[in-house]
Amino acid sequence: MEILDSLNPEQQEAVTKTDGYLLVLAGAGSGKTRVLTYKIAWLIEHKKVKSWDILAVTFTNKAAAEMKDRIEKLIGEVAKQVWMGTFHSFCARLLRRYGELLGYSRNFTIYDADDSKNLIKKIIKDKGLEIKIPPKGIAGKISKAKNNFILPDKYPIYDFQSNRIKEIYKLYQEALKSNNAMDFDDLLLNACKVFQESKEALGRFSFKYILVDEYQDTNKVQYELLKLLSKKYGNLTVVGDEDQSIYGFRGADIGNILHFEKDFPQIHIVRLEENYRSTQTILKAASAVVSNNKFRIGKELWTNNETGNKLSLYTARNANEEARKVVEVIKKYKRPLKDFTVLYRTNAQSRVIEEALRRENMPYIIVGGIRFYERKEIKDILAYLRVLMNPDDNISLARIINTPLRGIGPKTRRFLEDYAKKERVPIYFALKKVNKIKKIILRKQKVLKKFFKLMENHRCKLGKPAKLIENILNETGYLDMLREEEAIEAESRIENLNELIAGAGEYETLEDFIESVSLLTNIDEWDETQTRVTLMTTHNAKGLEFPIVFIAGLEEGLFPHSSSFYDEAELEEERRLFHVGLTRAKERVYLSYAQSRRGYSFCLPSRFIDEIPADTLEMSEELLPADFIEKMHADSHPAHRMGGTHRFNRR
DNA sequence: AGAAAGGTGATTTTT
DNA sequence: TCACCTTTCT
Repeated sequence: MEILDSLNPEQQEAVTKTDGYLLVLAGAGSGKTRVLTYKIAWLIEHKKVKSWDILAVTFTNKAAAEMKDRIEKLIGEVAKQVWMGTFHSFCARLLRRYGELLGYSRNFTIYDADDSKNLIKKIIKDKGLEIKIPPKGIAGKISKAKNNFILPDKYPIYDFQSNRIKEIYKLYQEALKSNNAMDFDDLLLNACKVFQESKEALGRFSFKYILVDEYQDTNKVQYELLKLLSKKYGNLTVVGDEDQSIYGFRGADIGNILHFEKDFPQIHIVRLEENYRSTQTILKAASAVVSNNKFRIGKELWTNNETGNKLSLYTARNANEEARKVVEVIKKYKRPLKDFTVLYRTNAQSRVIEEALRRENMPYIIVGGIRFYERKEIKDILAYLRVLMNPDDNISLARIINTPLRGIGPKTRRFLEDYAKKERVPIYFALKKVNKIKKIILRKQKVLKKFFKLMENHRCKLGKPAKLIENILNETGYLDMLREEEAIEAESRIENLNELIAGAGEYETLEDFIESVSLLTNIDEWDETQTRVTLMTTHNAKGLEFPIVFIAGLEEGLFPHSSSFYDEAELEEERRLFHVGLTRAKERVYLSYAQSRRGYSFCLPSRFIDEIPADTLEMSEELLPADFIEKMHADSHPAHRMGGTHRFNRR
């Protein structure tokens, strides 16, 4: 069969072993995407499986689209009917259909982190609760609980704080429901609930063959979903690499891959250990680093690629100098800019690098950070759309009721809310009854009525999303508001809105548009045909490859991040993250750290640098004299971001 | 009562 | 750099 010809024996085994439970341990650059695409092609072409009987779950929408594309090239149009997407998009589709079983209507809104935060804030304020943890932190704790299948009633209480969180968690879930909204975690959790409660739903979504990419980053709920979905036919292929598990903070459970053998009967395991991406040197360095981890299955990656150059390490005096050095090296190469990526641990680091690139007129693109759809003006307009689709969505309504300014301040809103609560209607419908709310003066009533009428006009006849956005921008005065602003940023906001309209043009219905916008991932917006230097966090780089990779900010406390110092498991995750960074590179790796950064001086180089074998690493020419470094270490007060891990072991 | 202006503190990673 | 809070102005 020609499909198999271009695959190595292990890859062939992973492709042709179609029945039963299969775990493919695929090291970085070992061609796992290739295996998945070919496997789906093999199923359809050779095993005559109907394409709609196959479900493939990927980590990003982009990965799904690409895979679909590649399968189509292999076997043609039939590939179009394979169910492909992220866990979240799959669950959303299921819940549009079966959410009613849980008391949701099909037009429910998907809340992002910002919406969740606002909702929690509102709950705390309304109830006058006292709690020291900021809303974002509470959202994090609730999310963690959800990812571990802990419902509000089961939330453990061990002190005053946790008791409060439990209370807020409960109220939060109730509020979500009355807003007809789900957060990201609910999508997974509720999908599970649907399957547990409805045989019909489970039957309809039990695929004959299920394939999962990036399995090491699944959480308990996703794991449970897979168990439910694969039960009927028992054909499940998961592909993953425990050394690339980097999403523990959002509930990803590395145990899912470490214990896969125990949990699924008669499991078959295939290891892909040949790396097709990197040089021998890069691979050696990366393997040595990650071998310091205890929580791993362990594998030996090897490659037939050439030895290649050593990794370089550059010591900068500060973040600016580090950024300048990065740009200088890129310039020296005289290669297409798309060959380069600069990786960092935190989004905040991008700024200095951006500035340095801009100074040299070098075009760049940032993946992640403040995302397009998270910008204020975009979220405002989306809030209009969401209220039109789902009038129960009070959080979105709160966003727009006085944007642009209509003179509806906190007081008036309070009255509206009180009425809505008393009459048990959504706030949106309280707008219809403003004349019944005596507390609101006549002049304000008029304004509210006007706003309501405007919304209702659109709600009755929802046209195509692009046109709808245009109308809203004009009729609400949002565009005028921006035009009147003197600030330069108003102009870029208008540009962004035009971009939004252009983006919406690709969708026929408002539902489709909102859904895909809500479930977009960072990397989905990245276009690899672009011609610029790519800047992103190491997290976002997963699954990508570049000829030349820079990893900046390799300081103790930053990478590894100080928050991981006290927890061995978290420290190992940082190490895996670094390993992911290294293995993105095909040809060359440049590492750097700064001795001082945003108010911190005497930063120590990352311990991960020490873990790179000496014969694969060289110091960049501008290294400071050794005695200077020694003195610096002796003088330093490591307490600031060292978390007590005193280390003076530099050569 | 609502808007604008001014000051302050905090910044891990993300579906 | 930005989001959030307080103070001051209309």
